[in-house]
Amino acid sequence: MFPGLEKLMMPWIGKTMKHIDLFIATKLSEKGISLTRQQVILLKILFHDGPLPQNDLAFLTDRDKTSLTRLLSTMEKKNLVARITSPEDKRVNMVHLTKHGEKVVNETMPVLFETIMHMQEGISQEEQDVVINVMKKIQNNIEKHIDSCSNNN
Amino acid sequence: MFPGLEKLMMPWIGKTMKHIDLFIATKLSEKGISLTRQQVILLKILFHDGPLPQNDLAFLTDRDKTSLTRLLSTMEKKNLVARITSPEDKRVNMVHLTKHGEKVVNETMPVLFETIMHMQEGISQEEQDVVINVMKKIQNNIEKHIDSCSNNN
DNA sequence: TTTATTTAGTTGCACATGCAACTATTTAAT
DNA sequence: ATTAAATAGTTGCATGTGCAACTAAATAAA
Repeated sequence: MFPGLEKLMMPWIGKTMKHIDLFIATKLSEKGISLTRQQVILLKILFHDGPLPQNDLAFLTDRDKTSLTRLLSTMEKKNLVARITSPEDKRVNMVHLTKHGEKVVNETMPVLFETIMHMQEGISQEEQDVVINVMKKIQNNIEKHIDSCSNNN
Repeated sequence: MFPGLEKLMMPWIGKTMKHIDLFIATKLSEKGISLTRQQVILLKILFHDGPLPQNDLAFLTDRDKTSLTRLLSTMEKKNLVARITSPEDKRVNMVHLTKHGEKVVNETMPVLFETIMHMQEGISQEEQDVVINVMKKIQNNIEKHIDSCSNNN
């Protein structure tokens, strides 16, 4: 009746992403680090690009501001980051990496890269480039379609 | 200090997957269908392979049994599926597609495939094959590593 | 200057996910 | 036959995600 979804990319991408998230969390946990992939990415951005408003963090991590609010809340509980209201604009929260957060980043990154290397074993640079390229194309197609729809309404 | 995550596949895959989920939910919603990608996959399996135990569904969709329990609960609320205790083994719930569930599958699949085609525009079969292949490799690497670790402990 | 609008962030609601611990049932072991 | 172990599902708890509606603050418009 319906053609198979099995031959399509999407199911594979979805499944793989779930495994990646779990694998990263597990490998970090083995080293006594309790972080998710999402938290690691945020920590890394803060480490490199200093204190940033939540808005910018949401944009940089391609996340709804709502998600970012809650992601930050869990990280604040763990004392990884701190929200400091900007004096210039009291609406803005500048997000800082705490001392503890910095320490955790330094512990985390080597483990993260080791983990990523494990996952990439036997995958050539050409293959990786194709994957990245296809991902970009999919995102472009989605954006294009959303734009054309909103123009018609 | 740390090499960039930007040149890696993972961030792209994660971001894209999020967009795919949202896009599918949105396109279905435009046609008055309120389903997530995860629910669609489950419906399709039930449509093709008839009533199945929750355990089998969890395996087929590569999901923890916990997730499946809750996924089913939301779908049962919408009257898409029904749990029927197996007479042979009272521990087992056979999951059935309801009449309404069948109707929804038939409405959903054309929209889903149209949506998938939109997302795949300009992506060659070779590129898709590479993506699927890389996903499989990543999963294999992860499994391999998990196995080798549990052997060492 | 007072009002209207925009912007940053939070909260309620709904959904998805996994681990650990639990119940109920079935099967294996003694 | 009674006990022990395995199995199917559910629930508590923690995490991540987005939309709509909200508060508070800053800026634009009247």
